[in-house]
Amino acid sequence: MPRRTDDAPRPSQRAAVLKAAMEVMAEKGPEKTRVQDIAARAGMSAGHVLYYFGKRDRILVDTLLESEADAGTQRDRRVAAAPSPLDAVERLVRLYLPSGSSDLRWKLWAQLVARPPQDAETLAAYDGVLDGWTTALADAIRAGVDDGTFTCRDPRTTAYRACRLMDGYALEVLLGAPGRTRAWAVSSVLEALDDELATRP
Amino acid sequence: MPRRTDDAPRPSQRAAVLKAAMEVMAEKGPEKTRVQDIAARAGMSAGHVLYYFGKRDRILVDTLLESEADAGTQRDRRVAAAPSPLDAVERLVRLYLPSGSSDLRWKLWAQLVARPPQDAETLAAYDGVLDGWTTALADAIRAGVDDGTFTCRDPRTTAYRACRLMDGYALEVLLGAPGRTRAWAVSSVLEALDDELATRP
DNA sequence: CGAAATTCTAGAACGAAATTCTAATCGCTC
DNA sequence: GAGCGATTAGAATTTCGTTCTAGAATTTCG
Repeated sequence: MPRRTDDAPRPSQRAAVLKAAMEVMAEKGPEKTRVQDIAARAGMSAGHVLYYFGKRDRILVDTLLESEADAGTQRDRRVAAAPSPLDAVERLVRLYLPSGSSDLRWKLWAQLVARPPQDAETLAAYDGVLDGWTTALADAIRAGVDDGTFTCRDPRTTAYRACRLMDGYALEVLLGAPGRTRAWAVSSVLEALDDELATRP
Repeated sequence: MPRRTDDAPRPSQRAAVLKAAMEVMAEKGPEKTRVQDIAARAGMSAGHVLYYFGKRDRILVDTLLESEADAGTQRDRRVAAAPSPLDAVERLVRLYLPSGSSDLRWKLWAQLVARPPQDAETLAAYDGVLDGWTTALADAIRAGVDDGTFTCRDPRTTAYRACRLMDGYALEVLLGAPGRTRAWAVSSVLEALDDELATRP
């Protein structure tokens, strides 16, 4: 019984499973989603889903990566269409932060931080995702500096820190304490960035 | 069969379980720790452990709270002994950040963010813990401002943001990508705080 | 003091889920 | 059209958390 580990001959069945996984997880949350649920949604058996992915965790990782790829595309599109660097930064913040305490992308991150896969390949993929956001934000900041809108000595570092700051706020939103809403996080982060980047007399 | 939900008549058996839990979890990580393991360490049956805690998640929460209580005590002691505000801040950063990718306190947080208990009591406890750190850091910053060491308009806000920034760095350390070590996190955060607080001509 | 109620405790039983195994079935190639 | 690897469903296995059962210990209070 061949159990595939590489993904060379993947017949897009894989993609179908991922789609199903994304749907179900969006509905009931990744932590409550059983392999069975995904299989049912994709119209196949649970054993068969595992035939493709090997273990449940792999489905989570791949779903996160897919979900981040989507988010990245959206991000690049929306940022490119921003009328100003200030707008671009604002859009980035809004796109980065979770939509609420049950945001799929962030809940997936939470799952994977709780049970981190240690293989180099996955870690590298994570790194790429994170880097995409940092770079996008750094570019926007740089544009604002050239523009005169912002003041910033080292856009890359500032962007990296801003992403970490957003991670922290995202955590709070995920935790779901009263008052720690998306709106609160967005405005807190924007305020912090304003303090950091504002050109003051 | 009475199943206790309140904790009024807890005969310190509870404390013994928590101690066992902390030990085992420190050894193999909270996510790999079975109720059975904790019971074995505490010299009792698995069913009996659940008799006290109701569900495994509760053990995690209580272990985290215990672990944070310890950390809080340590924190207040070490900060009180700091020779200067600058030192106090530095100590706080070192104490807050994870000791590595398998830091128990942080791994417990990761577990609980992945599967957040929604009862108000637990959320309130979390809030208290977080507030302890923010307050400690704010106090240190304030002392530094009075001192002339730091410049800061709003110490409380700065402290809060610094905690969120540290959360973000902590996440990276937990994820365990190469290079994202505790040492890296500590120096990155200290640098960020220096940029934020430094009194410049 | 002693009986009734309550609390503890171990261990078996149960249930839910992931993972693995078994046996077909399909879609090719030669 | 026989053969062979890739797919597939579904059953069996395993691992755990949780619940249940039956006593033992302890406390309460008449």
